[in-house]
Amino acid sequence: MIAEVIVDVNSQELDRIFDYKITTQGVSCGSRVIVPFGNRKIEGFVINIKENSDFPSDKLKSIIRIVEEIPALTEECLTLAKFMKQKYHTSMASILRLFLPSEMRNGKVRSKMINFAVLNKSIPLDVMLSNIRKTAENQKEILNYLATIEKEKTSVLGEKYSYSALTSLEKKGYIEIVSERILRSPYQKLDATLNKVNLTSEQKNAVETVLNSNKPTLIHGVTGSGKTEVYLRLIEQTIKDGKTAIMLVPEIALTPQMLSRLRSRFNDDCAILHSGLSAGEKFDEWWRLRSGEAKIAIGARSAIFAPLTNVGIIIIDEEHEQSYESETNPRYVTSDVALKRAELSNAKLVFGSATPKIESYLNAMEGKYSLAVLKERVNGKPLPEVIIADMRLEVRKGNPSAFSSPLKYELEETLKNGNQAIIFLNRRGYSQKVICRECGYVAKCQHCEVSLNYHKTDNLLKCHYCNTQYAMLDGCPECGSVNINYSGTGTQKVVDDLKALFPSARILRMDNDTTQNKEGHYKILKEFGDKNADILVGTQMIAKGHDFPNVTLVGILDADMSLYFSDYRALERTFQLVTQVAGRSGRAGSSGKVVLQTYNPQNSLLNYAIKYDYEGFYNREIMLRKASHFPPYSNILRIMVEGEDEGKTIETLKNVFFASKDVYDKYQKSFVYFDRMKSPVKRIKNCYRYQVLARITSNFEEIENEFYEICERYSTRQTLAYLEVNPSNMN
DNA sequence: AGCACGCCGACT
DNA sequence: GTCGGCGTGCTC
Repeated sequence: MIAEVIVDVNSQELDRIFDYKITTQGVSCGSRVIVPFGNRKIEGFVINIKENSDFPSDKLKSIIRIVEEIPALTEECLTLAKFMKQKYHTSMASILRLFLPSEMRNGKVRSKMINFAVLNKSIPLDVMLSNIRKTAENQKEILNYLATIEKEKTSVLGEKYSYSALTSLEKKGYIEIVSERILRSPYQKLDATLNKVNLTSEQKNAVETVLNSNKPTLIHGVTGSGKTEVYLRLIEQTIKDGKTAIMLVPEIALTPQMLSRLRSRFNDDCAILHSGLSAGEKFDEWWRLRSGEAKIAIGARSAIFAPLTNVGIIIIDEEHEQSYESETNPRYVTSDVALKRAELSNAKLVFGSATPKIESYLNAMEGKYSLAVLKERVNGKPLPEVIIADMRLEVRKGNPSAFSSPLKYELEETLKNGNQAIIFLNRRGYSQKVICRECGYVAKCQHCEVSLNYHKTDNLLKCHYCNTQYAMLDGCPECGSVNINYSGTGTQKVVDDLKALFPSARILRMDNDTTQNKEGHYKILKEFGDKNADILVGTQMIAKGHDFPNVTLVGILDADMSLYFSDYRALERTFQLVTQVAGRSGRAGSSGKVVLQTYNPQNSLLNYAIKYDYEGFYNREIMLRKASHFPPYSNILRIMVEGEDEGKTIETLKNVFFASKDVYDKYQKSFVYFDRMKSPVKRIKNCYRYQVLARITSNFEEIENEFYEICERYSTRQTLAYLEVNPSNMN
């Protein structure tokens, strides 16, 4: 027999099937195997088994051994992988890697085995006892003890009696030492079991909609409307029906509270796939799912690849989150994969959000998805009042600070009443730029074409693209002037300014810099939740998850910031952000307030946001997208060309451009835009970046495939060309 | 991707 | 004379 093997090496050139003879037992479809490859031995995946090979049989080599007894990949996984290969044109090896915890590759982690002693039941106990010398008390006691229980760890017996007694008993054949896989459990002890709450009629209706629908369902529920409870009911029902479930949440929402909530409802039935687990824990959780021991997989986007069979439901919570789109190598979109996986196993698919993606809502409007709406907050509290602060007025009044007078006033009130406030600013560091006032010099990164951000806390200049750190300037390196200006406020400066304004307030900061260590997020959120601080200043990451009952004020310092990005999704993102951040205020206690600072108070987007009018926003946005030929009424294709050598990169860009120009000529009517240029960030991590950008309204698949082929054809060892479809990051 | 093979410069 | 630079080619 012959096995078709994909070698676990991520390279365009090796992205094909290699045939190997099967001469060992246990090789089946989906098995991971060790194979001889050139003059080395590497891991591979068996993706098919056949009778004969077209490859000359004298050159065929044999599989050395299998890695695990049970095939790591199921039939369904392989089908899903083949679908992704087709759709995303990436190497099969890089796709298959998604299906296992990375730590499992190259034998880095194995099952943790523990030895147990078991009594040999074929010999009567009294026979054994009588055959043991009188003086060997330990051996007798071990036998007597084992007779009362099924098995015991050798480590326990060895400690209590003696290891030599154990070995002599084993030699006599009276006991057997067996190895068993034991699990490294990532769970802390369980919280008290949560009482099931009664569902509101809206929640009941949402559950019914999902169960009765043969299409995916979009649950559009305002913040605090109890979507999670709906998910839990759905999972419960699925398990009752003898099926399994996958629940995806944004990485940031995988908090201990969230997990204990699931654990208290489903106990050992659920397994957590989470980057915060240790390698061993991840491995064990994965195997619990693979072996059928656990039936519910919960995790960030990669949990869509959970090794489950018979999946009955897939839930994608906060479906609008950008983290559901992979930004590296296999650039998959989680919803694409989920749709396929749901189709393969005939599972229900649920998307949930307070601010659905425009594309998703359009699908619901067009009847491709069912729609369930949750309008009421479970606690009955109204959404917070939004106050718009006109920053142009502040400037005119001569207020140069980052805080408008309404925000200052509300902050004072909040602190006076002993409540908490959240201040949101989507920019970390102290200042965004360091500029010489004399000659205009701007400090830039040596490896990237971007200006450096000043971080006052460690008095360093940092590149936010490659993380290189530089010593702070003593003076301008160009003209020697010491007259240095900081422009663009970041979270660190906000904290400083707040300290000056409210000297007695306790302030916490949460951004990429303060959450570097493991569980950093959780620690800060817990600090704040425990009322050990009055004000929390942070970026994006404070916008989601977490209920802080004592927060009565949310300040959004610069609601315009993301409005001016050249990205077609900027408006949508801003709307989502404002809504999410505002949702942090007044969740349980007294109704809250939101102060939204803007230089564009008349902007219609903000007016929808302050009224929490998603439909209004959607109707306007979808009209704009249609009129201007942007997704979902077109697709944006971007071919990125990257390389360290600028000349060679431009050379490859030229090849790519002329080849795609032929495609453009062929399908001219489908294109609403086509050009080549430098990327907005011209260089990142020493790589020059050029691009071909196109927007097309028809013949999408044909053009996409031709573009993929162009990338493959013109990529070289020094210059990489790859295609992005509707990229969410246009740097 | 790795690793061997192979062909030219500069060095104990 | 040799050591080692990295261009080229191959892996069932």
